[in-house]
Amino acid sequence: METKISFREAKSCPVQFVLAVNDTLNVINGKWKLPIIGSLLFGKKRFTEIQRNISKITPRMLSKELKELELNGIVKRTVYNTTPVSVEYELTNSGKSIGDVLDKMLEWGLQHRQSVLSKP
Amino acid sequence: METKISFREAKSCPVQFVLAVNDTLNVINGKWKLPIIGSLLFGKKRFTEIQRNISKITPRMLSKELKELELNGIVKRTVYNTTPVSVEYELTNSGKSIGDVLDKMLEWGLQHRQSVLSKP
DNA sequence: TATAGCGCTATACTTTAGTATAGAAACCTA
DNA sequence: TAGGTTTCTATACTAAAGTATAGCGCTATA
Repeated sequence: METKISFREAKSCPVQFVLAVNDTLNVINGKWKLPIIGSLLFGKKRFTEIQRNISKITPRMLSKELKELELNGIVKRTVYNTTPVSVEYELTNSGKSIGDVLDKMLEWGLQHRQSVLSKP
Repeated sequence: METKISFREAKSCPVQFVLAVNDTLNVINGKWKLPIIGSLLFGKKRFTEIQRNISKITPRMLSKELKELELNGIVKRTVYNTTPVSVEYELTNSGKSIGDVLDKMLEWGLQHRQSVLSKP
């Protein structure tokens, strides 16, 4: 079974293209993933720090989203047995590398906003 | 009022960063936007052509998503008064330029999948 | 005259995502 | 011993996204 697909293969096959781009989208989808990743791009953080960083997120959502991000290999969770226990979250290498993708999206977002504003 | 924000400004301000990246995400969010854009990256298409391209999309969804994409300045809709009327959809310049963003996402998606598979 | 294709819209429904609120288990401090 | 901090979990709810199904107005073709 062939699992490794090259960029060129994926780009020329609409199905593979959509699947691979969706992989990326799924990692950052939902209301809170982006703020969480954004917060962790500035360094490792503890649960409550992230919570304070992102006003209005409920602990239920933060916990749920962090779990998903961990499952997807974007975030690494480390428990220290201090008292009370402290937990640190940080981006994996994959997590850090998504920064480049976000930069591209940032760039396009700004550009697109300009082009929409200039011709209404 | 200052509306134009530079890449550097946005990158250094978490709030602006998340906002601008979200602009981009909103354009491609939902289950069907990506397949639709993907389909139009290969050239202009008619309603039924897109529908046939994307198996399982209902006309309700296709119509709704195309409207949103048009509103967001990604897709241009042209009506020809043939009989019966024919309608063509194509990507705007902004729509085409999102291709670069998708390529980045494709690249990361493939890379990430490899890194997840290699260390389970 | 019946059937089929085009480009949709309408209505009703189900599923998924997100919110609100409360509280538990562990320990520390006052 | 009461109250606070940390890192969550449980339950119940609302809102948003998506699906299923039917049909309309038009016209060309059989």
